[in-house]
Amino acid sequence: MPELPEVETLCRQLDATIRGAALVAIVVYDRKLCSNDARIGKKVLGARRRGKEILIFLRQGPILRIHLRMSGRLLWKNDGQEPPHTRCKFVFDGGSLHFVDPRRFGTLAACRNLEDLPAVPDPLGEWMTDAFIRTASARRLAIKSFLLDQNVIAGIGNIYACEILFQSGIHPWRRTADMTRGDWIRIRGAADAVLKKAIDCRGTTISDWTDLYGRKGSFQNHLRVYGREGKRCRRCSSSIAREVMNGRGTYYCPTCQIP
DNA sequence: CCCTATGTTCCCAA
DNA sequence: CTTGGGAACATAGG
Repeated sequence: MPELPEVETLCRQLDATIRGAALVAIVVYDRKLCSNDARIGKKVLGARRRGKEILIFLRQGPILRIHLRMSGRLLWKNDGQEPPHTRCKFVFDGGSLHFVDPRRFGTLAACRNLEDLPAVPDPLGEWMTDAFIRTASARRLAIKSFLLDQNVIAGIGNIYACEILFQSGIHPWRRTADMTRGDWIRIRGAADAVLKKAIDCRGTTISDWTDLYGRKGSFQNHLRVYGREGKRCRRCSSSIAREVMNGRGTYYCPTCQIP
């Protein structure tokens, strides 16, 4: 169930693996994903992340857009094996990229130009501008809901929102209108640190997420609050709380994170 | 049977 | 218009 660090990991590995290769065909097993097989015959220029979306650029061809949603994974295979729940595969001249997705929420789309896609700030870019703080402070929803809004800042999901807020010392239910400038700066620093560390760890494997080559990530060993309800806070020994916000499990330390 | 799940979108009510 | 709640999508696991 990938967020920014997992998608970034896949894109880096994908870029290293398929850049320069020819995409020969797309074989579709799940008609819900896409209706027809396709013969492509285009060379891959590269793969990049945009928010939580994976973009594959083809020379003189469309940009392929893959969104993994909840249970999607990408696996590189060159041993002819077909993993269970494969919805489609991208056949290259040196192997196949399998889109595996048990819950079938993932999507595959295509577009002509990068400019066709909405431009949304990325947490690893220069997003925390004065203009951003002014706009954000004019709103009054919970800071966690705000960080999860992909139209505002693209790539942060439920795990990393919880972790970033813990690292910032800010309560998930704090209203954006009540954030100080210092709070925003701490959010920026925490987002940078947490997301980069998670990328170094090749993501978080809680149940079955793996990278392009089937290896687990290791950021689960660094989680401070997510999934730790009732356990001791590693900073102050308080019991980590879990409450529901917008239908998502929300973990925080009632002592370290002030409302 | 119950509940939960790293995502997104839509409908509805306050 | 904004915000939040709930359901939907479809499946697996505890």
